[in-house]
Amino acid sequence: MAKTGRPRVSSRDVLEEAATELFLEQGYADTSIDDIASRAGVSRATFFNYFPGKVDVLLVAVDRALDSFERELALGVSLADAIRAIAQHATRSDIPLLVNQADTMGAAQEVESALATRMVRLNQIVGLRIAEPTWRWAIAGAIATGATRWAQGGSEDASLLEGISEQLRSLFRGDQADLQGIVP
Amino acid sequence: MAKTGRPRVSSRDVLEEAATELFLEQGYADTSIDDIASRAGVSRATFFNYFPGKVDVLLVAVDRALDSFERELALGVSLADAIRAIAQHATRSDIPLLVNQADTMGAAQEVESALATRMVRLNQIVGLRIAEPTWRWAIAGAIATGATRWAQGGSEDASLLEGISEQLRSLFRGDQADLQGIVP
DNA sequence: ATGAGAAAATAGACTAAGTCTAAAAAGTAC
DNA sequence: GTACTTTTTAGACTTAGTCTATTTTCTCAT
Repeated sequence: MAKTGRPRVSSRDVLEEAATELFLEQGYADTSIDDIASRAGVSRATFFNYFPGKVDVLLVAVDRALDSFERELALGVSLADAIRAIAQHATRSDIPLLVNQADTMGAAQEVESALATRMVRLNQIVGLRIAEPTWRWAIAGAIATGATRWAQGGSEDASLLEGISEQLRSLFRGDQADLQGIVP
Repeated sequence: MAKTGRPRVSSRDVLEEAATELFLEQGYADTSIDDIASRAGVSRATFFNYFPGKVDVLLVAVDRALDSFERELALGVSLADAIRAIAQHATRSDIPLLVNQADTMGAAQEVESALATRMVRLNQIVGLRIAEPTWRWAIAGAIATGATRWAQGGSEDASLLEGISEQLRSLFRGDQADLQGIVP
């Protein structure tokens, strides 16, 4: 990108890989940023040049998807098309560490909190198209649920797009009949 | 509670009050736990006897409501009745600092993140009654939206219960017509 | 009263996250 | 070689949060 200046000696990928290894070896909590940086052969300060914090290393794929989702919607793409775009772009190999082994790493607490902020962000992004706040949450929930199931499901054949669509369709079926009684 | 042992010299309330004052005076980020403890006339260690962290001071009311909501549902109360219970128990004076002045305090970032984890917890609690994950988010969103509007609204006449009910009803009206096109 | 026990407060050390500033390193353009 | 640009780095600093051990202050039983 930059044609002048000192060339990058490291990259997000190197740091991400080093961090992932260490998280699996020692657990998330027992891995310090110093550990990650030194395994990546880089100084601690450099880590912060690439990631705002430790937990964000685990969420690069999620953040990329959210960024791209927001960009599409800001460009005027319809909600359905924006969902199609991120679903087609998502690779299964992006996700597995986070979803499959977050608890293996003993990262339940921190990662859950970080994921919560992403859920809220997803909700805000959906708000670019859906004005009604309650429907906003419903649709954000459908997307998140579909994506989570897709990521967790070992079956390769189920597509992410289909997973999300299925959740969305369940919002528009007669399921509501069961729920009428909950309005106080 | 304890009939023996050293009596408490402090309380959550004292710490909460001291923290609130300081947050308003200096902003959230510029207030350290040391500051809070010393204004409350108590040691830093004592602060951690009462609160797990700085941000939790702002969320006592929210956490109390969530605890009580979860307790009701665990006891077998219906969703509608549990909502009624927390809505009747909630006092407007519990909330205002957080919702009205969080940005005044420059706490946008941290508080938003903390609120995100509460939203996820609310979703989990709703899951005690609602199996379908997408509907779970929808209902949690309705509750959160209703509560937020109630807390922000200056009008005293609008009840919390009515605010939540209104959001829930909007889930079951014909609004879906506009949304059918979003399923990809 | 007095000593035993229980709960709360505290002192203080410790690890690690995240911020910040200034300087060194390593390239390109000319 | 000099100027300029960008990345990397060193390292100091503040604060959060954890942990252990100690001290305070109460109640109760004898």
